[in-house]
Amino acid sequence: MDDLKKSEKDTLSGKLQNAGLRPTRQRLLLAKILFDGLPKHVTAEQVMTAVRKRKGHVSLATVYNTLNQFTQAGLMRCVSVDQSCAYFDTTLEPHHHFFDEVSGRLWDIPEGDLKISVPDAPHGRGIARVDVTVRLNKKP
Amino acid sequence: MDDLKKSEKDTLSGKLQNAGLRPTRQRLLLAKILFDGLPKHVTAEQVMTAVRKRKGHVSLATVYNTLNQFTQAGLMRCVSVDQSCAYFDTTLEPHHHFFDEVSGRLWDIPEGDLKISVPDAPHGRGIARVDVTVRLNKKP
DNA sequence: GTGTTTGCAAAGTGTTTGCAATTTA
DNA sequence: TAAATTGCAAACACTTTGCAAACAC
Repeated sequence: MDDLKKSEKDTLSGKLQNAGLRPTRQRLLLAKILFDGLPKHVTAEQVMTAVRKRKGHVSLATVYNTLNQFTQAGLMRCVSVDQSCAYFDTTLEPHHHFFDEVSGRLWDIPEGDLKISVPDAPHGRGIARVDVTVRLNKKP
Repeated sequence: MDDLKKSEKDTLSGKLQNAGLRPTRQRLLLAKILFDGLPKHVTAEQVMTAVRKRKGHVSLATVYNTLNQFTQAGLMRCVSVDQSCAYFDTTLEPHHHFFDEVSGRLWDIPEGDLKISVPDAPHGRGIARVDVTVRLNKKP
């Protein structure tokens, strides 16, 4: 828990300040776009588009910097899906991975060490595959 | 220009031919490096390093092309871990994703629709988080 | 005021591509 | 010989950075 006043917690300004970020015009606009209560998955370019739609202006570099700052501050997180695949894996059988955030190393989780049951694919779609990555950091 | 043992060459040759790929010098060398029976997770640059270590030569562009061809041919697969995170996600609570390979869209899997149990972190490491991506394609 | 943040353009990264030369079947 | 493959360098998309001007406190 924290000992901040309600108003501080409830405004975007307060949210930024809580995170140690000055509530600048740009950050407030981005926060308004991002934290409207609905879950979002956005790319930097999509954020730019949203900014333009509101007739605002934030430079692309600032969008990138701000998204990274928000992420670092724990206000959001990031998901890597594909783009150009960073790691090529010689094992074909379905299997999952440990990823060591410290060393950048990736290795297999032994078969049977992980159990998962996934929902059905939406209508008209099939499951291509299921990727599980257990991300490791230094022991807390 | 033959630095591969005959038996290896024949096996790898066949593997490439089965996949509809001509067994060229470059592909054979890369196949030898990649398919030695041990599971591997490599980046293009690591493959380049392995090539140099064997005093071979394959251009970087060919390494990329070949890795993509091998992947496309089903000889290997690729795993995306991070790099610069492509999607920023405003939801902080642990949750997982559907990723539609057709549209490139990403959305949340409703809480409770997915069950997973993961192994303990290796000694000295903690679990930072678990990422599950259910990748969708066109219905088969 | 003082330290922080922004915007711009330039630099950087990792990957793909166009095309002539080479190699394979 | 015809078609596939390679290497190079240039193009590429996306992201980060350096620094002067603008801003928040």
